[in-house]
Amino acid sequence: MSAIESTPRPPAARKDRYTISEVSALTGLSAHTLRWYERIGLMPHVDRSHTGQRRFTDRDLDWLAFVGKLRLTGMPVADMVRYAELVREGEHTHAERRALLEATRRDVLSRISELRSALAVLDLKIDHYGTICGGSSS
Amino acid sequence: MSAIESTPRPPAARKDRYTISEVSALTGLSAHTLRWYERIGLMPHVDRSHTGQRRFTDRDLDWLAFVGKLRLTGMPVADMVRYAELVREGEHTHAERRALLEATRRDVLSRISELRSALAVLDLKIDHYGTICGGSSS
DNA sequence: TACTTGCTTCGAGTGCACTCCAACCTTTTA
DNA sequence: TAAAAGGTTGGAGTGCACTCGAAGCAAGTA
Repeated sequence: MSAIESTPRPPAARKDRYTISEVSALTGLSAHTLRWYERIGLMPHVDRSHTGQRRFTDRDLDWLAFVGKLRLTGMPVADMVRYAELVREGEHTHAERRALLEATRRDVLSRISELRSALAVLDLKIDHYGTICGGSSS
Repeated sequence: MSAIESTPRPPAARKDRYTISEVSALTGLSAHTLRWYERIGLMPHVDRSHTGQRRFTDRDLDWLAFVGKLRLTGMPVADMVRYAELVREGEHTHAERRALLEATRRDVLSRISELRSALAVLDLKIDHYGTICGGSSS
């Protein structure tokens, strides 16, 4: 249930073999969602124990933290999957990865300015309720 | 009348009797969506012509512009409907309306800071691709 | 008159991002 | 040994915000 981690776990806490419920607790994502991420190709291949259970690594956790950031940007899951594919394909995809990230960056910037303009309207309205306290239009 | 709209139509263009397709063109919302807004109670009662067709007023357009701003904030439609109900119920709901708007304001502020923190990670990553151009982890 | 455009209604369909279910297996605790 | 806790799978279900389709009526144009 904790928020998606942005700061790296301290080295002492790194143990490199996490069950799905541990990862769920660390990331705030449900076990269902973690399995779903793997199914749709948003996770690199996850290790398994001798009984077939998932064993996530610190690397997986880092990836998940980054994916969490992408998710916060509002990037569609399909685009995140595309990015993950590019990572799997190797170094020759750097240019495309960078382009994807830059497009996302532009989206974030424009979303921020949308929010700011909405905020200005909200403030005006709140101010109106605070001072005039009359009028029925909206 | 409320002055809240993002792009005020010039006074000369105000004619106070708009068909649904005119409103659709002016707001960018589809006719389907406009009817849906009315059905779910997100619009105040809309006038009808003698043949039963909707005739929107400038007031309606102002309301729609405001709703558009609320939508940009990411406010759920159910909350917007609640706000619309409060407006219909009259002046004694000012305090609750204000509270709703203030809660939305807080959400917007925290969304903006989420976006900013995601942006910082994005910038770091883009920088990484720009300078190091190596490494396979993410 | 025939056609086109635009309106009405209700209800069903879409796309996204999960979210949950059912049936089953393995490991740990009492 | 029995029960509880936690894991596996594929596929179905959910909630949101639209989005569209079908059938039908009314006004305007060739």
